[in-house]
Amino acid sequence: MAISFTEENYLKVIHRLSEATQEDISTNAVAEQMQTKAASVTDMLRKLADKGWVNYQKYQGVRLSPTGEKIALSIVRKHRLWELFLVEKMGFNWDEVHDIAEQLEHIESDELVNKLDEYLGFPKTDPHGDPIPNKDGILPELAYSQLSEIKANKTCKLMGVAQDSTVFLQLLTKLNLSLGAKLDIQEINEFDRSIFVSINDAAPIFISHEVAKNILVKS
Amino acid sequence: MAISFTEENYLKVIHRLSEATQEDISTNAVAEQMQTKAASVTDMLRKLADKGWVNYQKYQGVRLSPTGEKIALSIVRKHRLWELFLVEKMGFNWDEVHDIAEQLEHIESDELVNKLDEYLGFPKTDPHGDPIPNKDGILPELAYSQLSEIKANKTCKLMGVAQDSTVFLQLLTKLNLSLGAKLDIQEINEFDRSIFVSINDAAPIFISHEVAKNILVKS
DNA sequence: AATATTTTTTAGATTAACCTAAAAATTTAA
DNA sequence: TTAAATTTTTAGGTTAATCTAAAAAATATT
Ligand SMILES: [Mn+2]
Ligand SMILES: [Mn+2]
Ligand SMILES: [Mn+2]
Ligand SMILES: [Mn+2]
Repeated sequence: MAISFTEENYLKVIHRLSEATQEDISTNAVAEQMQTKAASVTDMLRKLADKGWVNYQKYQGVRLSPTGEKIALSIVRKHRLWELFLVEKMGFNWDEVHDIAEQLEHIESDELVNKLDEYLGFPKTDPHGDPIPNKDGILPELAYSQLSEIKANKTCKLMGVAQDSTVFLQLLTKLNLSLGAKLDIQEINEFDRSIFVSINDAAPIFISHEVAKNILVKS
Repeated sequence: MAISFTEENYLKVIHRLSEATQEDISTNAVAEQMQTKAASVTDMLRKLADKGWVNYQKYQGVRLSPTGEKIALSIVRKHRLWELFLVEKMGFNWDEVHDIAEQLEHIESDELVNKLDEYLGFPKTDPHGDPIPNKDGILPELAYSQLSEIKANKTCKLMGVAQDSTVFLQLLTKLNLSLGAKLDIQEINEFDRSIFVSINDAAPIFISHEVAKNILVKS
């Protein structure tokens, strides 16, 4: 069954929201992510349900069906492979690739995706540390913690970010934070939950709780 | 001004048709190339004229404006660079890349296109021998002849094809014809204008006039 | 339990791109 | 130079995706 870019984007958004919770996803939550109105979402959810890609009953929220999940994962796979391609092969910075990958993720060719995968050496993660689903849609489970959850005096390693936005990634770059950075937490300030941390053994600096929540680390 | 995929495809088609003639392009010619109806073309031509991308007066046919020409060339540039990328870097055959490039040509990022160009070593031609417009939209002029125009007992070299269709390219591959092949024309048959030709010094074979018209050669 | 608030859906329009059928203009042929 | 054939445009609809405003349902508060 033919699928439009818009439908693909809805499935991707429902997928992303579903990763954070077991509950059904609300119309409003989808509307916010899609940057559209709740009324438009209602229309689309009915359509997606008709096509068998979501389970939806009015006023009850929405979930992906197994088919919908498969489609969503294939889009995520393409997005992340293209992002890595742009960084590894085309020399972009990690803060420049998300918007281009938003376009490339809709290119339709299984053969191309699999060749791209091979060309990149069957990578496990994208430039932001996010796991890349394999050919069969299986996501390598990476158990990372938010930097904001780590206790004082612990050491950890930056493994990923919870956000791809340019402003956030550029801030990290400014702070000399990139994938693989070693983080020594000196102190956590009770007042604003900001963290005093040494990056790659440099002189320690302050990082806000808001930023720390979006940094994923491995102990 | 925002441009849709459909509008881009119309400009590309008008550009292609304009390469073959000085005359204004007819509504019907555009309709045939776009695989749509003349009535739809009329609608779109008025819209493209409003946007300043074509010069169009009803019943008089259409031509690209300078701006329209620039847009068309940038799409052709992207199409051909992506085709080369698919062949050179991803290991596709020359008969497999056109349809994927039809999608990739609409990806919007000047930076990406220029990096792709650099990554491929600023190539002059695509996998079918078609010239690639440079950053400034300048097309290297390649003066090739159709194989059907070459006289008997002449030798020439296959430099390009006038068609990207899978069926045609697969036929050439079957005939052991690819870019750079050496062609010795033994004889031209008056009856059907078929050509008896030796490819890379192998035993000569017959090639139809229809095929020969779509093969571009240099003496 | 009744009322107020919030969320979600329905109703009715709009826009881009397309369609068919009919009318108008242009071109070709008698 | 009229008539016939062809090409092109107009008229009137359709579909996908969106919107605003209003109605309905669900949830929260008194
Ligand atoms: Mn991204
Ligand atoms: Mn990413
Ligand atoms: Mn092509
Ligand atoms: Mn080509």
